[in-house]
Amino acid sequence: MARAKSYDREVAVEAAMLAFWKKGYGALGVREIESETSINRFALQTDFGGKQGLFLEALQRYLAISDETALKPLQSGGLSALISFFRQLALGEADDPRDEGCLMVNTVIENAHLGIDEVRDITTIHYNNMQRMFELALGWAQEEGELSRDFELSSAAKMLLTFAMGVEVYVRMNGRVISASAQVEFLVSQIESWRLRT
Amino acid sequence: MARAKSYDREVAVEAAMLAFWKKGYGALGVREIESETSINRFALQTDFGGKQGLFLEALQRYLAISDETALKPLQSGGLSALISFFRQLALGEADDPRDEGCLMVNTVIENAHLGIDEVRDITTIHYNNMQRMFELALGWAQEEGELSRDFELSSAAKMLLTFAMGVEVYVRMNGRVISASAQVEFLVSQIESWRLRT
DNA sequence: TTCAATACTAGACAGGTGTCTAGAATGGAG
DNA sequence: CTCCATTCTAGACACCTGTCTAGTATTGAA
Repeated sequence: MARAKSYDREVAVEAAMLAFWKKGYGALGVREIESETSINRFALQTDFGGKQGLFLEALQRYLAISDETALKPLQSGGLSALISFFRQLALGEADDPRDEGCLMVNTVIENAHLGIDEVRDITTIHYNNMQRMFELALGWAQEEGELSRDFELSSAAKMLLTFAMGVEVYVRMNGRVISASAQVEFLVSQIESWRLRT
Repeated sequence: MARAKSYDREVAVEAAMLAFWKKGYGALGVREIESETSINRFALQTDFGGKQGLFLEALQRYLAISDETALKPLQSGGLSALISFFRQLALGEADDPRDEGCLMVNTVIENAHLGIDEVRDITTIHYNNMQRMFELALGWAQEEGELSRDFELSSAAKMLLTFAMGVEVYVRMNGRVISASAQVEFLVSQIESWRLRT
């Protein structure tokens, strides 16, 4: 009864996510979107509501992926899970050939100028998730007796979140990705110092 | 013998710095530069070498100012100087009505896409300065006996630098500036814990 | 006052932006 | 095969981008 779409929505959004990641929102033109993804300009309007709509969907896809892969492991552990999260952070950046940093950090900075509310909502959700997972992991450690009863979970979680954001800026400082393992290892030694003597 | 320029270079660069700070490099057009600063389009080309040239000069101005106001106090103290630096960081962001974050962090992220070498050089210098000042302050503390002999100055300095970068991202997360004092105070308690018992 | 050197104004310029539109292509129901 | 809802192609659209170029205004020395 009607012509079939020429693209698969899921793979198209994935491709768009990578393209926005690599070039940023403002710098990625719609003609470039056409060539990088299989979405034509007509479908961009009718199916996604234009460039901004596609960006929002790409951001949500990124949020879903990163929460699943990076944050979920934090549920199942205390201090050791936290430590491997940060070691992964330093590692993941160091050997990533694409060196685009974190799409969420890039978007927070770019959208501070743009001021798109829906974008802000997504980045806020992402970092609220992250902070909550840190707090959960620390709480779990506290339950297990790794941390003292009066350990300040919330402030510590915010400090870890802030450090994680900083890593994404640090690694992009010199154009090429530089290793953040020195400061991550220092942080690890700090986390270890929180551990109660048994 | 020749017509006088209609603007003062120093105040013009200062105005340009604020404009780039507020809007970002890509989003600030030359017609906007004309209205925000007193630089006309002709002078922009002949005196600054175009938009990019003006941006470089504005960045260098920012570097000079921030190094002077924020970094210099670190020369004259150990741990307490470090602590007041970070308290200032949290404070300076929280009550700043302009809430543009840090121009250097914004530029690191935006230039990761643009890839302008001269820009990269300036941001690199800024953060090398910052890391060096942290290391100097820590070294000073070590000399004074506040820190143990085997304290890892370099890794700690990198960790502090990374955290400071993260603060600038954190405060811009929600559009409006949000306070980073909780995590800064937690960091302060960490720094205090480095102090040797006397 | 004349003159030449410098600075400014106004607009052209080629190219890019995101969105919209008319006509052609597609594909299954009847 | 016919029909028609849906999708796609190609290009127009108005606007914005950074830079360049004539023509004009301003300046101080001769």
